[in-house]
Amino acid sequence: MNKPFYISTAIAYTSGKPHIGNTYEIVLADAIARYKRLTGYDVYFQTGTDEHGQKIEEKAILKGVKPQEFVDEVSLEVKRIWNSLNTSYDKFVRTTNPNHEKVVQKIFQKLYDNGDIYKGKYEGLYCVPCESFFTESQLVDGKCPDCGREVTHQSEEAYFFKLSNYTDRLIKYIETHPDFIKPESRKNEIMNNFLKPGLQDLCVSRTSFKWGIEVPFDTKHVIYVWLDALTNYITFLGYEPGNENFSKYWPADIHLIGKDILRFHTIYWPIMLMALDLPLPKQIFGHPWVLSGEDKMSKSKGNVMYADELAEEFGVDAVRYYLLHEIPYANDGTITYELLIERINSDLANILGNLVNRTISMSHKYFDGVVMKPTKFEEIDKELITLVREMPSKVESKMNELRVADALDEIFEAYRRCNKYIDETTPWILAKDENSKERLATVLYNLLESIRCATILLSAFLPETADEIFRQLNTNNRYIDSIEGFSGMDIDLKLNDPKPIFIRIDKEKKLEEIKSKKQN
RNA sequence: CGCGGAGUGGAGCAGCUUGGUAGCUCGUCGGGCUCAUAACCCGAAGGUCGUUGGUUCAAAUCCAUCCUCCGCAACCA
Repeated sequence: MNKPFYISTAIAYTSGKPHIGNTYEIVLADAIARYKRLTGYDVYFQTGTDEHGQKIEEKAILKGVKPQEFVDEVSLEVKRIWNSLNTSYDKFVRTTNPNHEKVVQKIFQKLYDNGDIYKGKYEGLYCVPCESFFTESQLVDGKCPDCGREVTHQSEEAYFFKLSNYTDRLIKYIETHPDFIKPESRKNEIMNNFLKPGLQDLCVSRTSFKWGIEVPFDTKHVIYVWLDALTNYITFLGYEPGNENFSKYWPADIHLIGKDILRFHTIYWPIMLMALDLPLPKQIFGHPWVLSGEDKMSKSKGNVMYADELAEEFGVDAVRYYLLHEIPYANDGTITYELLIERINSDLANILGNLVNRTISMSHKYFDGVVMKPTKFEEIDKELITLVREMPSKVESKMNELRVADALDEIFEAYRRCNKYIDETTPWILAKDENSKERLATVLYNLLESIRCATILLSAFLPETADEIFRQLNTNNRYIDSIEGFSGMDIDLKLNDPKPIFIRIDKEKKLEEIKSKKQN
């Protein structure tokens, strides 16, 4: 029985089409999920859309459609984009799912019955025309940030969650579980800014809009986003105490989220779970953002990039590679067309694509594409073979820390070493001498086998590319355990014809092309 | 004095916890090679590691000050 591994992304808010920055999260989660499957885990990978709230209600009205129709469309769009990057989620959830709504109501009721939720008054600065509350810090020049008009003090009846009851328990938990919030800097932020000063109770219902799940015993209130959205992690697992699927996968191994919603996941969510008497997720990882050049992506700046369009233009795995390899672990990263093209050319086309191409070409040229038995090993082979054998454990330790970029780099280290090995062994010279045939066969075997081994691991990150390499190698031996033996390529196997995997891109030309496309 | 992070050769980053001749990828220049996608391999140039001061035999690495940038600052997902 394989060990279960539950990873989730945050559910995307369905107010509009997600850009490449939002898409980063699902790709990152996908790489982790695929890697875990590769290494023998029973993975459950959940993602989806968050579909309630005032903003959506407003957008729907503006568009002249029902909120449900609006979110149906956007949710489909989100799913399409997730799919466009070849992500292997097991379940795509939606908070408008009737069962989810029912369970959320049950949870609300339970918390109310236990005294964790109470009825109180929400006080704040209210803008009448905009029908919304703001905090002091949200105001612009003391006025409504949306319309610029005066705000007034008002109060409204609302339900509150008693966070303060659980603060000490949460602090203790975080202190005794150093891996609970990652990266470290995020943990400090949460502790110092929120937990240590003490928590205010959380407002968990609204009366100012209707598009949400009704409070079961007081239907003029709808349940506010926290309880509705965060609970997706358990409701879609079949949460209720004793459910088999739920007890198999909960607690989650990783909630992967953007750093901007860390607070909700590291304070509100754990406390809700405590109140429900459930174990907390093992780890919450707040990933950085992907910026477009220097700036945050926004429509008004006109610098938004979309994953599906990039994948169309450059290929799915090129985009995946960029996201997985170029975004730093804890700091915000950058994406531009120039940088993307540079990575495609240097890493994917030159190092990887060309290596596979030249190796398979030589096999065809010298041995008719047949894999020959290696019989004549030399000292110089050791370094390559050792590096390949050690690769899985290096990748494993990087992945355990969620250092995905570094893990990928370990794999490319092997491809790089192969290129060097070709120069060291000069197969084209060996080919000229009939007496060197055995040595040549051995060199080519070592290369093919090294490529096979590295590509097994690569499949977690660039699945399509890995498939294509295996197709050209004509092997189905993709088991990670086969790396150790360094003999996974079958003798007498006939390789398929070489075919370039990544074509080099003419940067100037491509940039021109994109520019003119955008103008149309 | 709100909290946290960042400031390292042209670009992107690592190193800082446990001080000891500054490292990686890309780019540039020179050389090699020709199996391969003008790709590959080798070598070189290029940095007073944001500022100022301190601790030390020795600081990118520890301490202090200042400057610049970014995120967070509670109900905006």
